[in-house]
Amino acid sequence: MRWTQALIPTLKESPADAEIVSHKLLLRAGLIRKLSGGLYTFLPLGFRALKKVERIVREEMDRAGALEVLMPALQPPEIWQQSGRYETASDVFFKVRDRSKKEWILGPTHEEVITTMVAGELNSYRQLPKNFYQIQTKFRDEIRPRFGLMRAKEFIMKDAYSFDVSDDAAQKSYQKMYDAYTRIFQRCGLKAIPVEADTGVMGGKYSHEFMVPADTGENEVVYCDDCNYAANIEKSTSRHIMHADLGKNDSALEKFATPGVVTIDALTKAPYGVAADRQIKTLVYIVENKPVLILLRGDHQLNEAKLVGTLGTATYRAAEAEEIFAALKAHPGSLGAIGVQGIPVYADEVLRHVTGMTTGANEDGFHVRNVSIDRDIQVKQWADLRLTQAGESCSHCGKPLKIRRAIEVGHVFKLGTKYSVALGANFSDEAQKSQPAVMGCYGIGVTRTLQAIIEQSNDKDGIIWPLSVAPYQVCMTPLNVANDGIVMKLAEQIYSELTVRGVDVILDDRDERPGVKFKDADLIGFPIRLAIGEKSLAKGEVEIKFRGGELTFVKAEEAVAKILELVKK
RNA sequence: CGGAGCGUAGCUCAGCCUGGUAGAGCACUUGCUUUGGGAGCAAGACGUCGCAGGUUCAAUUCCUGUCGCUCCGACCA
Repeated sequence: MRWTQALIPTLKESPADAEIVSHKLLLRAGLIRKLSGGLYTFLPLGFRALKKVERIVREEMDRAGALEVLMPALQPPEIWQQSGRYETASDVFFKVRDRSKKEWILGPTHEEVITTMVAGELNSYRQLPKNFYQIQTKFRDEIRPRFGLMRAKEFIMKDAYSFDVSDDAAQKSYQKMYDAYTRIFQRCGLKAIPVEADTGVMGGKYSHEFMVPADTGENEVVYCDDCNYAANIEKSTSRHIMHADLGKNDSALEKFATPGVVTIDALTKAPYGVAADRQIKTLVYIVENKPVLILLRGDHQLNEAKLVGTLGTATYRAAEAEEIFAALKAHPGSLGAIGVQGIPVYADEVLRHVTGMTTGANEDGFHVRNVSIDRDIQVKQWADLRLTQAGESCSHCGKPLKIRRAIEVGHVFKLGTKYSVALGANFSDEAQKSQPAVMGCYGIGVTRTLQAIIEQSNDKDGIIWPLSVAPYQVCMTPLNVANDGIVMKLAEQIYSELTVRGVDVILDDRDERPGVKFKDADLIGFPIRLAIGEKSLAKGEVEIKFRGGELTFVKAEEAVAKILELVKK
């Protein structure tokens, strides 16, 4: 490609609506342009990089034995009603109506479609296992699209769905995808780490997310350097050894006045001096229209993902002030679970057997000390409910846990039979018995992966593309483009030789000053730059430079061979 | 949806408080000079000041509404 024939609108300044470095660079390097919030056009250079990521994904999926298909983006709502997700997933739907006012859904994901297809086409255990995938645009009415391609209303996803005869077989399919994902991200030049994950609205029981560490990521990953434990904070656990540390306190309950004290923090101060980890925090939630109490240690936070798992429903919300008063006859800040009747109490594991705690008295302006939870509070269910905090002990090896932010680029799930049962994806086993297929589903955010690569690989001058996904691998920079000049003659000759040999090369034939060309090449981040200028050419040499690396000089006649060698690596 | 901020030239922004002539830099066009890390000079072109209503002799500026965008929270590849 000749630069003058391409469209590469680089920007010197960052557009005002880009916040994070990868978004700024996508715009500045002329890879994408915004149409509207969460909707982007891929310009020629951005589209080339995207296609390269897609190609890697496709090659690895094929290699793992998955079969590529293409499903409709437009879906009938009936299959969502059948799977039971029409209500639970409706917040993310973009809905459209046809001329007869019938409603359709722009697909946010395709479990329902693929399972419907499989229900019709796969009948025997002899046909399993099967894994189908597609690379396609998904539509999600995100609450808040942001950071360019990171969270968009419309994005390209690779989604795959496996069908197996048994849990054991499904586990093998899962492992294949897990391994394929590891290779995909490696080939994209990404450091992506698999972490244990919550299954969320997708349903299912077992899952890993592939996370790219980045301060701008929207997820938090809890990890242990010593034993390699890593999990999404929503899923993560830590050791809970509270009661053993504290000794026993059998003293009788004692109510005391705490006028104006409505926060954990205020109670830690004089004259009360109750450490946060000796307080019991009482939260009131409305779960399926009924109040529920949740008890946590004072210095802990509720992990709502775990709450959903414990309650077995996602229909919950924090209670309003009036609802709290109606239930407990006190306001937030003075709440407690002692003697509470008729309201189920869920308590965090950390509080098991604790004594000598302080909690609200359900009377504004009063707290109660010497609380022994086993003696004084009727707990309906103990569960791991708290958000893991950095420094807590790893539940596997006991070493301190760390937390860091990350971008989720892939997610693999074991789904079980939820969808196959609901949508009739059954097969006959050897005994001619009808069985639901055991499913797995596997997603990669292709457009997000592209941006994650940039987020992870850049410097002050711009993007640093890995060779595998760069829009062009080689950028030729002749410093004088006069047609009859020695520089351009050589450039044309090398360019045509490289092109003939299939090298992915762009020739910067613009009549610009060298500084402009170098700045643009660095900004876009072509991995290899071949500069041809009179200075070096006087010594019969051209210049090869890796993005971010050292300048090296090569004899002009060896340039093609050298580039071919570098590109092959 | 709750909270915060911003809409003026293709881009980055000033002007608005204190109403009266639409501005800078970059980009663009032409010419000359320059030519190894975002050149200089000169000339030029480019605006429904987001939209609607109100106040006023007069609104980019004040008021109301509305739409859009960005950030923080819930959602997720």
